Amino acid sequence: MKEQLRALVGAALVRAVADGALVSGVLPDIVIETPANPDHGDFATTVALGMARAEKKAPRQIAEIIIAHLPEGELVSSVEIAGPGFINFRVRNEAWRKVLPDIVRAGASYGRSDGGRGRKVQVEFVSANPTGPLHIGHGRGAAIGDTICRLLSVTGWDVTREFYYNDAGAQIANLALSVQARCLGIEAEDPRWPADGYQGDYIRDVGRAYLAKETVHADGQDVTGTGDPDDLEAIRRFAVASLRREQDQDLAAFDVRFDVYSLESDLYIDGRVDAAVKRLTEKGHTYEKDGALWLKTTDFGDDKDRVMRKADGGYTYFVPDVAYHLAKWERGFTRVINEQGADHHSTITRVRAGLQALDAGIPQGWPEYVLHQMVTVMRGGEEVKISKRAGSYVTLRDLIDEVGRDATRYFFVMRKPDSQLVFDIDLAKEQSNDNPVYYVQYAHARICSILENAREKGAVMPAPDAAPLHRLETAEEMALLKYLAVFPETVEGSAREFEPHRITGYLQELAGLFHGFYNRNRVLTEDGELTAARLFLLQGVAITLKNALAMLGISAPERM
RNA sequence: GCGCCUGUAGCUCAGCUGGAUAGAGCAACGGACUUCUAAUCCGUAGGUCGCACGUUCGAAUCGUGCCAGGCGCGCCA
Repeated sequence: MKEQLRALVGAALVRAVADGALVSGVLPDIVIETPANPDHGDFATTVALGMARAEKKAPRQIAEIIIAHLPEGELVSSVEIAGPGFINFRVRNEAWRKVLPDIVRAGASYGRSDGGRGRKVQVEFVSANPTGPLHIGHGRGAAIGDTICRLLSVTGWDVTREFYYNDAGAQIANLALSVQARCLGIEAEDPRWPADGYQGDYIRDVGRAYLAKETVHADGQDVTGTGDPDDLEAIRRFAVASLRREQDQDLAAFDVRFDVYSLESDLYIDGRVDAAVKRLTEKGHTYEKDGALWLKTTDFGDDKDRVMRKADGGYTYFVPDVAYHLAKWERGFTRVINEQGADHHSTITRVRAGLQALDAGIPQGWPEYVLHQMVTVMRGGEEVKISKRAGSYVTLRDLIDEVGRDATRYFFVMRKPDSQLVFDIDLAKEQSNDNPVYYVQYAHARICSILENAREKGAVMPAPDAAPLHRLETAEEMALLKYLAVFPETVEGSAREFEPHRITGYLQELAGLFHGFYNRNRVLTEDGELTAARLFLLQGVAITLKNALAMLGISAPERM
């Protein structure tokens, strides 16, 4: 709709220049916007305001010229000049009604578009270390990352979902020591307890299972505990497998799936880490100091250089990260998006600096990042404190079990990633109109219920070509039609900016318009034609609600 | 001290990348169920958009400087 108007205004400008009414020869970008105030029409443009200077004319005068040169058409019903020089358009109701058959014909694919044109994109998200269960922060990352994948997919991208396991660093050694300590019956208060050991109950559980020689299945492999508390390597393998299985189950319960799991340990085994270091050194971006090998990240915008290889010979964490991202690039992903917690934002500069220093033809802004801010959990009006080391924190699993998958996902994506999120457990659990998830799902269920009643009464859903669209004319009906029409561009914007919350906002607005319609317009009436028209409209609303919910990985119940 | 994020109604947050009188939900107050699901709807009230300059026809939005909060600033990951 906006595109059609843009073309119309563009044609008017060209014609005005052709007959000499406009002289500057400067053709501005034509921005068509939707006024906040419906009294200002369906669409508005400010081109006349922008051209005032170059044309040396009053904006309102330019607006007159543009209007005088607008081509005739069936789209626009009225045009007027307002305020300092806005041009306001009103679109014919017939034009709005035409979106409805399109929606019904498109069905599950309404809202899809093809901006991605089948190009490959890889999205890495969650990437939790296998040292504990997934917590609420990972949950936000999982919900945002998964939704971004879905949004990219419906806008035409070929998406690969990837999870990276840091299974090779000091944290894993720490995990193994912690489990070993539990196996040996050492308590956290004991002086023999490992420094910075993980104290959560889950460590105790893993130790118990290891001693009981249980078998865990993770990543397509079985790992069996040997029961030997002195075999640290066996404990490590068992512990990592246990926690990976745990995380896999949590993610499955959240309906989040990955195409590829990458292991940090594999990067060492494959020699990719050494190769990356060698290449960085050959390119002359490193130097030795204080017994360590440094990367000159300051050449690439960092505020200080960073150690790559420690004096003890081990690599710092960002080195395998660089090797990993080089591998992503070599796998052919010219577009990569990393979804992470904002507490790790300092890695961005380092990883990008390392990639630039490799001189591998990787663009400067690659990879892209989506960072989400912290989550605070409220229960009973009080903040639930999180302490990972002490093991007292709300896990993703607890949350899903308590408030349900749909509500959990909805709440996690309801705010833009840049904003800190307050997760109110009591509110998320509430089955009332306070809870936005139920509000939206209820709208869908309500429509399904009406359609069901219609079938029982023998009312017939018209075919898209035969719907009596002209019977849709009340204010509520027109508002719904106009808002349905805007869904595809909402999806595109949401995908482009990595802002899933635009979809929840759209859903709430659409559900609100529907509920408002419902309370003032009866669908099943004695007037067969009117009934058919309204049934057809509701079908379009239900399709759009369901598609939008699907983009968030949330169900659209037919009964509540 | 430096970097990133945030600051909009009592609370939680939108604000479509510079437009018209700044919006929604909740909370408060007042209404609507013999009608397709009241898990709903309608109305009222609520604001120096953190503060100050600047950019211009026009700023919640862009720039600079302050103020406040969060997160980072390891030879931890």
